[in-house]
Amino acid sequence: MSKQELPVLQPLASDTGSTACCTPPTREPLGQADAEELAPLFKAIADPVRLRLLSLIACHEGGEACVCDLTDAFDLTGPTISHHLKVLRKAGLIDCERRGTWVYYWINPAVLERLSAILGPRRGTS
Amino acid sequence: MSKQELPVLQPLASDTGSTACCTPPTREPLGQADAEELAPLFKAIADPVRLRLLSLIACHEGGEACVCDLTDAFDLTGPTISHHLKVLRKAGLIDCERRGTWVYYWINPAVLERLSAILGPRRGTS
DNA sequence: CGTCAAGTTAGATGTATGTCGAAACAAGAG
DNA sequence: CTCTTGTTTCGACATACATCTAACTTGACG
Repeated sequence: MSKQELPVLQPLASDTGSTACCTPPTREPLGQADAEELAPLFKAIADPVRLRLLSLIACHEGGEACVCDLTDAFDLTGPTISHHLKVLRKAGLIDCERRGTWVYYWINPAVLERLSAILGPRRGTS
Repeated sequence: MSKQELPVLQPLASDTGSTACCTPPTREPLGQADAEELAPLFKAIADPVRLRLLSLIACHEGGEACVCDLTDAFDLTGPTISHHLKVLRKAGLIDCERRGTWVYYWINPAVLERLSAILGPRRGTS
């Protein structure tokens, strides 16, 4: 795992006074290992269909939605929707459970919050 | 442009009581236009090299770094780094300016904060 | 001017990814 | 058991992307 969960993509507010090349870093930047672990997560949400899928699930009552809800919202075939859901699931962004006839999906808020924290300044650390 | 800047990917805390298919949404989910506008932004950061580039720039003193700093941090050729920087620049995530011999890059915090806000709960709206 | 160094752009290539239809596969309902 | 609903798998295809080499642009310095 990564040893830091800081907004390493947000600059620290500091004066702009450097005029020379190769100024030193003020914080430890994202390591290669961390970057290669994070990139697939962002890649999972870097798709219009998957963004909408996440949003549709999150905006549903109870925070979960069944696949029929999701499929109807797109002009895509069932298998394609299923593929995108699988991508999101493999990334850990969503989970699912079969309940009777239908399969329900819900958001994993922790993962999304982690990505959010890395991108921007967090006003609280849970 | 998008008319909402809410954490539409985070579920509202609510009871899980739905047992029927096709429950209604509790909020307006991300529209297709918004999703197609956001996806390229996430795609821009969905790469290990670009994530590290952003981090390297953000962590540098003064919030800016010159290309030589960045190139040295990778086992990639100059043109490849330049290509990734261009992707980030086209997405509006960074800006650059030539200052004498070197070109300096800095983060555009607003765009990153916007993405952060969409992914997770924001503790402040400014 | 002429030359050197720093970056960018252009072109080419191999790989990865999104999309899809058809078919196979669960899981309940009657 | 049989039918219905819905999901997953499997190839196949087109597109997009990361990366390289080579050539070009721009500014600094004699």
